[in-house]
Amino acid sequence: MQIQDATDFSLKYTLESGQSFRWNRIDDAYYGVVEGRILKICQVGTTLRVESSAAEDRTTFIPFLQHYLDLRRDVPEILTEVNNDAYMHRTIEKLWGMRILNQELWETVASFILSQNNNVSRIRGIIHRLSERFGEQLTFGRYMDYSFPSPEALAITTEDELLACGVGYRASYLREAAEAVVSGELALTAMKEMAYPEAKRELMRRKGIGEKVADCICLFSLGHLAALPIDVWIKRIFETLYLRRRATYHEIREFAHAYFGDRVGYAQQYLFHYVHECPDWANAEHLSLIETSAPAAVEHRKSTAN
DNA sequence: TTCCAGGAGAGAG
DNA sequence: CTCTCTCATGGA
Repeated sequence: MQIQDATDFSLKYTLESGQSFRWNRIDDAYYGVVEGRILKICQVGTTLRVESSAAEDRTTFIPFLQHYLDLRRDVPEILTEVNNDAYMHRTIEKLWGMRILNQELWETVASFILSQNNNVSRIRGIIHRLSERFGEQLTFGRYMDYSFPSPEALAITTEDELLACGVGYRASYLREAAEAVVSGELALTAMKEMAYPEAKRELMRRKGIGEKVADCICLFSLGHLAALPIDVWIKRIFETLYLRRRATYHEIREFAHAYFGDRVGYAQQYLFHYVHECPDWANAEHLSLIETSAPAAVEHRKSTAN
């Protein structure tokens, strides 16, 4: 199946920017597990060639893909809105077409519970082992993978089984979240109807979900573009490039929302992925090499805010 | 060997 | 409210 009009879209940056932990690139194609089937996606220009391990009905599959990849959103308009300074200009130029996925809610909740105090490659390994152990096997040609474990499957595991997958001290967080979904105490379907503040507050009632993980779930699954996950990288970027001093999470949040507006989540994702592609970028010694209009832009925004 | 990673909970002040 | 300590794990 094909999607012909994927304009202003980059499959590579969308799938490699740390939002999803389930995609693998083999040659020029991406293989991943999405909601119980293996997908193979290949981008040539503005055309996406998509194959599925399942029998798909075109009338539902195409809209499903468009939603998952956020293809129907006017991303150029958002990027124009957040293109406030030379730093953002550089990230947008480099990562043009990167979009924020709309991923399945339970998988996103569980994945980002596992993400705390952890790194992307380890998170990917843990999720793979959990899926191998508690998910269902899927095949597509020679490619094999496993569906993400259901809440029911994870709710009845033992701590030792989870530890064997490498989840570490997050084992109880994961299992308790799964139990809460099974019992209905954590109502995922209802959460999809909630506004951002309500959804975030509900998520943060769970042990192991703090403000940052809740924002990741709100942004990467629920489509709340006002969500701003502040991890150590984003904190470093705002302290180094924008505020130019040590700052609390609260100060960064206040500044970023005022500076980038109500779709700050997109700006955040461009900054996050850019600094991973260019690790020296936010270092103080490199800062002098890219001296730009950013501080002036900050002052301008402040002075015109009122 | 120590440090770090898409942090959060618990306790102290 | 902010600071600090701890948590399991593996790669650098």
